[in-house]
Amino acid sequence: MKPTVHDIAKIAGVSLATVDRVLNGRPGVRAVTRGKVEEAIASLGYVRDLAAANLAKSRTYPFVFILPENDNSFMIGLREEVLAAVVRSSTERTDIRIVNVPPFDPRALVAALNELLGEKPAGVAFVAIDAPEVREAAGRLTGAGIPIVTLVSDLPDSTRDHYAGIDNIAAGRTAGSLMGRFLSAPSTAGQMRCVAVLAGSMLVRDHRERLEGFSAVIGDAYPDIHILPVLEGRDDPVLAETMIADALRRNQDIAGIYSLGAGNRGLIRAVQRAGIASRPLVIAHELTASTRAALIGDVIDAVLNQDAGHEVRSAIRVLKAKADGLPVLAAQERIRIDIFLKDNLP
Amino acid sequence: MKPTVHDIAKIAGVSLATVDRVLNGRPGVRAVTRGKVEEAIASLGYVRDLAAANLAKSRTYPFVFILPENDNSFMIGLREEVLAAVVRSSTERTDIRIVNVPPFDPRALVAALNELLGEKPAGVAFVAIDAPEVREAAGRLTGAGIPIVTLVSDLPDSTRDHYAGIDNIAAGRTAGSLMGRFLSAPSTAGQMRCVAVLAGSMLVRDHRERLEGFSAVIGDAYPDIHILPVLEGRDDPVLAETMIADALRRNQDIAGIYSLGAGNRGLIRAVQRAGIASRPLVIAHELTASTRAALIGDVIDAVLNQDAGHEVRSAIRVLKAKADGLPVLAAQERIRIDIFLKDNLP
DNA sequence: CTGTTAGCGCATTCAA
DNA sequence: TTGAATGCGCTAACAG
Repeated sequence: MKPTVHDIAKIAGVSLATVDRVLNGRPGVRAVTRGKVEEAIASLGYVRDLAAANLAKSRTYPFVFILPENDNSFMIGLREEVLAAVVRSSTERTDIRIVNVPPFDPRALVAALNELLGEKPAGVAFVAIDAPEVREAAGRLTGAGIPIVTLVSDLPDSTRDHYAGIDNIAAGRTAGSLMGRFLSAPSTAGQMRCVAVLAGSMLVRDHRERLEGFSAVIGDAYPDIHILPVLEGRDDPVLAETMIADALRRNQDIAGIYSLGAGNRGLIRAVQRAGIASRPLVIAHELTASTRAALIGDVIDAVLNQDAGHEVRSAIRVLKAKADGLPVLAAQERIRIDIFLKDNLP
Repeated sequence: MKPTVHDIAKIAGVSLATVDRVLNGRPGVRAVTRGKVEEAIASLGYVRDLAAANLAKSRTYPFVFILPENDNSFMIGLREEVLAAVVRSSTERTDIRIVNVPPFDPRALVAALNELLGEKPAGVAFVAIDAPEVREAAGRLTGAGIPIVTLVSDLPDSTRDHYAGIDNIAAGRTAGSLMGRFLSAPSTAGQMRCVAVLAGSMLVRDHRERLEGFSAVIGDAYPDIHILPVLEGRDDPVLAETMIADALRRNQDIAGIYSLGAGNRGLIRAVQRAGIASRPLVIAHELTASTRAALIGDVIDAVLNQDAGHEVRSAIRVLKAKADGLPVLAAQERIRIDIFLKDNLP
């Protein structure tokens, strides 16, 4: 039989209430009594039954997810995953609230974060924007004992407890390797090939990091590939379409396109309509309805993906663990860089 | 406030015990009373608190994992993950026991399965062998109301409740696509390239399926690639090494190797020692210490992987859900085909 | 400072 | 066929 608080109380010769006090680090216990209790706890190898404790406290975990009001498929999918978690709330003892903020707006994010300082939720998850004032706001929250995890986009050098997202530099490197190998040198060597890069904005950290990884690999391992100046499509399908269409028109020998942001609907349309003899090799991010269709329809060659469902579930598990001061299963919480070809689509 | 059994009892005008009886489908309740209670349950939208129920029952989930005594790295890793779950048992209310069986031995597996018929665990997970007698044994277990999930290797057309593993046909197709693209046609077209396939045994379903997927893609999309007769290395590093070494010696123009089973240590040694000007392209399965090193050391080009930790945790979650008659979160339980290049190594 | 007591939501004897 | 009472392991008033 697993030892219980009663066993501790018996062995230490104290009451349940006292045991509870030392277990939960509450004041009002003499050092000696505390010692006796702790000794009993150690000797018994006691581990508290979290379920029972939560039942007694009728505890729920009030969590807040701050999401940007972005209308690209990935963000919509992410939001849906959070909503799915809201549905599961009753069985998971969570109480999840979504706070919306305008996208790419550090001040709005900071305001939302500050707001929570008074509310004191059991944890906060948010899509970070890499700015000093956000870092400070995050610091205030953790300073107030509120666990925070960054979602999808990280906030390095901050006090965040955890990052639920992929390693974007590695993602960029992976894209670079795939691009390099798929474009493997024709025997007519010495000839440079051009690759276009479509990003949302170089102000966003994920995009910068992906480009960094991509460029590094291409530069190191595939010197015969030339990366054209980055096109910033602001994650907007319409803008992306015109930019890619323009690029393909101006530069007939574009051999590949790496789309490291959103707005892929536009990219796909542009490639389809370009009417080039051999279409360029396309690698994009995030598996959505349109990238999936493009993969199947041979318009995109590979899609790198982060599993939004995994990210949300992971964020919740981590926030719970942090709220309870429990350790986290690192392997379970690692967000993979999924590589999808048309052959291994889920 | 979430409705509780007390609320139901009050509204239905009966006692807690009666509510409990109808909630758990136990006999000894008149049809009319049962009706009243069910009405109250529905009207309140009651959902039982599993944690509280388990506390009251001091319930644990006795699960059995049947694992083959295989000494390849993957199986060793799988076993370690089960052991890690055993460690977590106390906090997860599980009580996991490992049963060992000799590998590739249907009769031993059947015997182990039959054994459990008397023990009546709350669930069984096992690495299936695709044989009629195993199917029958599985049928007896599910017939006795014991949930079962197959692990790593499936048992199609059986009564198993769930399969915690990858789609091996898709894995083979993915390998085929990567092979085809990485080996993309040199401009000196019309020239056939040869690819060797190293398997463990064609008697094992996973291996057959991987080969099937691989061959299908190569045949359809890369007609200039010729697949050499399959080498069966019995998942044995030593045997694998001599077979690959032989093949490379006999057939100087082997452009690629697909290793769809285990024993990759041998394969790696053979490739390293072959001393060929340009080494063949190598795609292997399962990320282990040796394949990881080979990936980093540019001896292997890509590794397809199934996450053993995920498989084990998923199996446990599913068994719990089935034991409680609860639904499963399909997206969470889907085991991915991970593709690792040296760039996205975890 | 410490102990007693009454629940949290549910399951389960034992009586009636 | 039904109900009252007790307890699972833990927490939290409220007394002392």
